[in-house]
Amino acid sequence: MKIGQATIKDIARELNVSSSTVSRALKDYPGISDETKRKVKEVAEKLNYRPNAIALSLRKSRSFTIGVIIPEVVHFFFSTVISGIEEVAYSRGYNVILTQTNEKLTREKSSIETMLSNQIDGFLVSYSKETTDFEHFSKLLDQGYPIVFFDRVPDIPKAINVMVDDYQGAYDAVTHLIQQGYQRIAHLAGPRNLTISQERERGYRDALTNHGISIDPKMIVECPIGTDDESQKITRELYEKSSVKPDAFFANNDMAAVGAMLACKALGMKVPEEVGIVGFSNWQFCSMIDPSLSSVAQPGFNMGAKATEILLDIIEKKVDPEKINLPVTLDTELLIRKSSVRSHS
Amino acid sequence: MKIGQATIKDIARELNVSSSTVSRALKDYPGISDETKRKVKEVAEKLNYRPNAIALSLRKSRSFTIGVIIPEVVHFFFSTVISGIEEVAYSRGYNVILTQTNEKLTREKSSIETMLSNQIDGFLVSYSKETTDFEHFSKLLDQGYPIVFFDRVPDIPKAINVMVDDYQGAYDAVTHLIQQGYQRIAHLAGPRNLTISQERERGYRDALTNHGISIDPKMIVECPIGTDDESQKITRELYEKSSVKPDAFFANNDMAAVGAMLACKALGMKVPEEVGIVGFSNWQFCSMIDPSLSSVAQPGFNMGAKATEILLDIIEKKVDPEKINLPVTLDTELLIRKSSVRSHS
DNA sequence: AACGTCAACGCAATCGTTTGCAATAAAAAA
DNA sequence: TTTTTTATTGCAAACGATTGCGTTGACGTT
Repeated sequence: MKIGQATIKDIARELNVSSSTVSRALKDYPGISDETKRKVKEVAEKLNYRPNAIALSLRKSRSFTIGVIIPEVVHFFFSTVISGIEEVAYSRGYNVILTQTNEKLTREKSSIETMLSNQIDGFLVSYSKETTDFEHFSKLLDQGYPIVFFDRVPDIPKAINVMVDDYQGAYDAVTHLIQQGYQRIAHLAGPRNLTISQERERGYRDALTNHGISIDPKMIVECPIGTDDESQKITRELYEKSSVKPDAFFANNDMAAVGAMLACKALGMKVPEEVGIVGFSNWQFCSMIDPSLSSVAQPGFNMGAKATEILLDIIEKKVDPEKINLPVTLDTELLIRKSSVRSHS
Repeated sequence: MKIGQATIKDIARELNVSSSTVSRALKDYPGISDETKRKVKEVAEKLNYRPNAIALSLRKSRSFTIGVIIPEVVHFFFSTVISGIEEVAYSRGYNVILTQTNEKLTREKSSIETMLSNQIDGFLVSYSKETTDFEHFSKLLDQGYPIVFFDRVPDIPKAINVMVDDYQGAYDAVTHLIQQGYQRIAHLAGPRNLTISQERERGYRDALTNHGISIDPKMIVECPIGTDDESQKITRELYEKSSVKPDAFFANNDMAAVGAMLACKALGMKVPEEVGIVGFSNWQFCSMIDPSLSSVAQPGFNMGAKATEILLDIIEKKVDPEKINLPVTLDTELLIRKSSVRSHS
């Protein structure tokens, strides 16, 4: 058996025709006799011919591949987004090449470099926590490279951003807590440099204000890392060292929420009777823990799908990037479970 | 600004030399004067030259890209594996192109096709639940394509398999339950066509037998889907319709374990006092649920990393595929949490 | 008989890079 | 001065596919 794939030339040789004829026959071009087409296709089948996508890419300066740059694969939300990306890309005939930055800026940059070398047709990016300067992205945008940002989006010209309505999600969550009768609602905030953290905090603040509750800065604590261990510690300290005694938590993410829940339980407080908790992201485990955790669901799959659709539309020039309504926001959904529902007594 | 990347020809034109000279200068070939090298590199820098990986791939018939085929991205274990794959691939200068099969055989096959078209250097595969015939893989192996299977591995000639020691992991888990004094240990088994399910069941059986406990077929129930809903239903039925009254569960995976736990709680039984539970995979939520779930940890990251290393070694001909000790097994680790530890009364 | 028409196909350039084999010139050896 | 060596560089083919244009021969038309 011959090693290496059969090429158009192999078919041509076998039939004593030129490779141009074979190429055209395979694509059902007019000007090729039906007889020849039949024979070509027959031999192609026999030799198990598969077009060489690399050669095609070179010829067309198009690779039918999009590059995805995300902070971490092992993250429920991001893996959901990837799933959405992969789904749409696959159905439209594109490949997905993936790199994770591990939240490192240098890696973000070098990934972009290799992807550019690989003649990527476009980028799908959620930038790293270290990224505060977006020069490396604006340069690409200026050169006309299609980029769609999702979830973590920059505030730079020409950027196309797809994100969830973090503000509304947070607002809904906090409003729900207020309606359940919780009064002293603390916020476990996320890293301050991320827009999503800022938006969620803004939703928290507005919900309180609009319901006539004043904002206590001591009730807002940052959880930069985002692990449950961290927020456990922070929650404990809040009760032990501070004068504030929250009766509810709205957390920037589910991990932090779980940490708060564990800490409260350890301190002998009952959830949801004494302390209400709402998280953000709706990770899988939300429904599995006890009490089940209320959370703001982010449509990760849809976000990946939507971002990919926009990107491919731009790549294929089906839409004018200038004419897209920006930013594209997707609705969140507040999933109310046990951790935030007081039995009406 | 010129659209499109600068090529070697652009550099050549600028300096009035041939493209061969530029190519050699950039690679520090001998036989090029230092003066020329300097100038070439200078212009390359100025034009922001980036080698065209596609052209290189065509020339060398090597794409420096590996294809990963997995059932689902949104799966803690698999996303961990991907992370390991990506890490090693990146550090060795390879790209990762990713597709998920969504457990569909047709999609598995078509993914292979597109990857072959893209001149992938090698495959990393965990096959779908629908896959029972491995002809499409053996054909590739016969043609000399490098493939490394992980987690879900086939029993076919020439296959290189990387997996966790499922047997030992299951054996350890069940032994632990026995030592905790549980007597009637049920097994929530996985899909029968997967080797991993078979191995885990074998570990379960041997652990019982070796500790003098006879095996009751009614204690072994299959959970083909693997959701917590499914196993909740199955668990309930086990208590209600069957004569067996398990006092412990060893589940094929964590989702099933959680289902069993929820069902038991709903039936008013105390975990771990009355029912002990051990899962498999050590998903993130294990430590977050109440009671925390004991589980057999699979080294997902290591598995991805190891599989990738082997694959790249084969691709780069650093090792002879025939000479690898097979199968490559990675040790599991039993993480004992609250769900399986009886307070010694 | 001379010309035009048209179907069917081949030639050769192209995409960007690498590389074996000349080719050229200058420097060294005879 | 002539020949040989050496240092630099260029030519051109190759990787696989596409495509504008030219070629060929069989027809039909006047």
